[in-house]
Amino acid sequence: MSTTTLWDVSANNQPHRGHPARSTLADVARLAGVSGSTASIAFSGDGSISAATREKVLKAAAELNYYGPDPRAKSLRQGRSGIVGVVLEDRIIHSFRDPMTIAALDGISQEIGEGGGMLLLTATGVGEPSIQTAVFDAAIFLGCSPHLAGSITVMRQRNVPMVAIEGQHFDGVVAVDLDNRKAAAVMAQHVYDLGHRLVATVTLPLDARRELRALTPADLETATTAVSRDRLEGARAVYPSVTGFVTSTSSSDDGFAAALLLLDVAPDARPTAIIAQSDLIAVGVIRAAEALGLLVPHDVTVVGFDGARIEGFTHHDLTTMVQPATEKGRAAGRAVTELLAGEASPDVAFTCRLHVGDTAAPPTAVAR
Amino acid sequence: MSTTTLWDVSANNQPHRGHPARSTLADVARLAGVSGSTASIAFSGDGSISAATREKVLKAAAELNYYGPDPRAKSLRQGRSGIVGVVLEDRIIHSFRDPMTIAALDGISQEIGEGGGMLLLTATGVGEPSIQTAVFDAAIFLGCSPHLAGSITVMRQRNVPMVAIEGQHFDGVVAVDLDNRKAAAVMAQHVYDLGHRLVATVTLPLDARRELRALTPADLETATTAVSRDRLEGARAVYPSVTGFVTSTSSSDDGFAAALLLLDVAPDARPTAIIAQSDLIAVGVIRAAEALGLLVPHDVTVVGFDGARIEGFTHHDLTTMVQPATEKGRAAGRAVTELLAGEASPDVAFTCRLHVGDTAAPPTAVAR
DNA sequence: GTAGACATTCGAATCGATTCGATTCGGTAC
DNA sequence: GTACCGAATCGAATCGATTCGAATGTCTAC
Repeated sequence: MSTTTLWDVSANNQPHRGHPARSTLADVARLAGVSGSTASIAFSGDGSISAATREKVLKAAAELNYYGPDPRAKSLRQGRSGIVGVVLEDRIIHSFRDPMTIAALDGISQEIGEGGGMLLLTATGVGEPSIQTAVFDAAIFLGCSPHLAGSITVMRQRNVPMVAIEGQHFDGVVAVDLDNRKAAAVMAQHVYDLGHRLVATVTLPLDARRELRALTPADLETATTAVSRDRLEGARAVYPSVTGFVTSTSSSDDGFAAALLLLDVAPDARPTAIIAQSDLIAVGVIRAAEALGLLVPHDVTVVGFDGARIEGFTHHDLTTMVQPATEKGRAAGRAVTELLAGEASPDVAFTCRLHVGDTAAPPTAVAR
Repeated sequence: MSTTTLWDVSANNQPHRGHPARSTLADVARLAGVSGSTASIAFSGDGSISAATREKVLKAAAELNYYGPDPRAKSLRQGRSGIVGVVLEDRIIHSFRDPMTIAALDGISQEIGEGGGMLLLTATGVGEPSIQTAVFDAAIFLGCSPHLAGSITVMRQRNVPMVAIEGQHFDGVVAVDLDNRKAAAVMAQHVYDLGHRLVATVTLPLDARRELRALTPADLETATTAVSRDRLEGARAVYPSVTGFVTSTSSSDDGFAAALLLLDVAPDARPTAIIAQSDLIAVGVIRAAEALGLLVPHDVTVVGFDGARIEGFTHHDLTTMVQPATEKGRAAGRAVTELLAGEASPDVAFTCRLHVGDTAAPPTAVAR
């Protein structure tokens, strides 16, 4: 029935495979001549115990090569494993390549790790069933789509606290939000105010399809990825009919490819500004522009989103919306901590800040 | 006693906090009118059961909002949690910034994730105790130092299979190695063969200290990070007295800073080649050279290590030793899978390949 | 001398499932 | 009609600890 042969339990059934039989707390207690409860206290430290007894227990433990309670049993009894699940939308490698995800993960690990918690990474999609079999105390969804509805039901039933960073809002899931829509509108307005009228956009993936393709009007309807949809809506608030491309992932390669298609056209059809939905994409766009012999911002204005510090991109100061990415992660981590402590935790909303760099300028009057 | 108040269990003791009491498999069995064992089979699927009975159980489960067995209890009984611990040397954020670590993680997750396993990230250091309380079936050490000896003892006693990628060799820990020493020597020889006699190196961190500093002869003795030590030894095999700088982390910023110190000197004291221990560092070195008005490779040869594809570094083709980073991760993942299946798994050794790019050339005869 | 307070220690129940050996039962073969 | 077989189901033990209430022992106070 189960397709996951890798974790087949049968291999585990052999009583002992050459190794000396593992000793348990009960063995230790027996050797030390105390009850199991006392031995437990000797290790956990909560409950009163005389120094002599503890000594005796620890000595017995050393003798039996017993190094402390089995985490599995402990977690069953206590209902706590110290593990926080982080659910990523993408395949793990994609997430790792996105500086914003990394920053959020870092923020999470700062808060969680400090308290001795650990991070369990999971991705939705192929391995989705695993999320239901996972031993974790709380879950953080990182930019996840509605796919999750089922899993969320399960976790809710298990009383597993949940936090969603920039995802769809679900009942009983603490939201850590970013004002993507508004920020994208602010940025678009900035470009508009500079005088640009013919602009294009390069968006992040809008749904599960992972391929670079032209943005179609239908995309807004069918979009499942909240972040990209919101940013696109923000841009459309200023440029209602903006078109462009949808990337397969937030990368400068995709930005490069998209920009080649957008910019390698007759000068009077060429957009005077490109609004990229991420800094990584923006960098690719700039690189493509320069490869085509265009100057940024003289010939084309390029703006990004995120405020990522991009390794190796130093000759420009990108105009972008700076978001508090690490802070988002920390907020999620704190929320989890609070929820696990039995406290309520309010939703949090973060805002972006416009950073005016040197990649946006008024359009140059060409033959138009 | 325990300092980890965050995961305090007390908050969990409240019987039910507004939520309806969680139902268990026993409740389901009772409602369905079957025994617990039968109900278990209805979910797990191994064991024979009539379709009618299964149906009855699933219906009862639905009625009680029971969504499947509690992973904690399951893992206790089966002795398997489906979790593979990945132990990182550094703070998590540092690891995330290193493309080689990311690649290895990706490789691991490819192999592990495919079988339904999950990745639990931990770092040594502050949270070290946690490694002993962690619920995992196997552990992968990613470039870890001898700090771990204690933890390894514990895991060994628990029969937790272990794999170390490029770490110190421990008994009973499968090694996935890279020929760092030899590859570094090959690279140094390449530089030597080009005619360079005055060279400097910029190394990765050699021990727990995380600061940019001058490389001293004592460093080789006290080095605890195997990778950096091996690469340094490789370079010394060709240039026995090579000096230079030790970075705080693999980053182009540190490479930049180190290179400024190395290159901003009188031309006849300036090294004609710089051997960087990572591509990230090499990129920083090249950037610094160019900032000083030096041409690469005309004025200074720069070589790296790793074969990382660096975002935004396109105007040069770095001469470097290419390592199969993702493949290392996959090998580790496979090893874990085999070990968990009860099979033996041999050590694996990977080799690097010299990639000759355009950043290394014979030295130009200056006034020397 | 005895009651009460306090610190230790113990026994047994519990966490929530899985699993193994035994049992039941309908059906087939002779 | 009896013997036997396989499929379905059940009961009870088990995984390895934690925890709570009860029992024991010690010391102080009056």
